[in-house]
Amino acid sequence: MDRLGRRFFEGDTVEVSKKLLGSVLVRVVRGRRISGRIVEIEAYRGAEDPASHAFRGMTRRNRVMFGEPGHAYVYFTMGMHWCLNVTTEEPGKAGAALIRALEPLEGIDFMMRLRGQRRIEDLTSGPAKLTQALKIDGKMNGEDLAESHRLFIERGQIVEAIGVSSRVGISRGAEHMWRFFEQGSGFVSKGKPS
DNA sequence: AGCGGGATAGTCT
DNA sequence: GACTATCCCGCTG
Repeated sequence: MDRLGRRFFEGDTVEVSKKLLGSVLVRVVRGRRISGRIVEIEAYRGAEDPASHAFRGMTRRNRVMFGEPGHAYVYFTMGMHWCLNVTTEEPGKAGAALIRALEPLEGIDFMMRLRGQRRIEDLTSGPAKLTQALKIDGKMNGEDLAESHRLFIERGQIVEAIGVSSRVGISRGAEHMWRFFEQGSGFVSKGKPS
């Protein structure tokens, strides 16, 4: 209930990323809800952000970053992993928020099976871990989170203490403090910021 | 607890 | 032909 609509995503990428902390990412598989609260996220802007996939303009891979806000941008990386972003900004302007970690809420047994892990802290504490746990891959690229019945975001519990750092695993654009996370959460990724 | 390396393939130069 | 918006395992101490 209380799903986030188009308006929520249509704004400055950094602001939308911060607002997204504490929201609940919901995946529905065969009628079952698999969900987690967003506890870590990063902002990737467009032409002015050298760390962004959209930095050098539109390509086949990054085109959904240039489209309507509130869509899933799912990309393949490191030869074996999928990462989930939510598109931001007005149509025509690139931007996306990379969801990096969740606090598991519903469907924990399902996540354990898909991940082959039994510690709750190991299920969704990283961008590629959470896509595996929620059964998200390239087929979900372009999914409209404002309309979809299998992937969407709901309003959640506010994050009181927001931590800020540079983004993980990038070289250019490292001066920007565009990673946001819940301080003290045991579900944040272990990756080191640059 | 922290570091180092290997797996593995799409994307862009 | 180089470069990843990563993860996991094995080693060290």
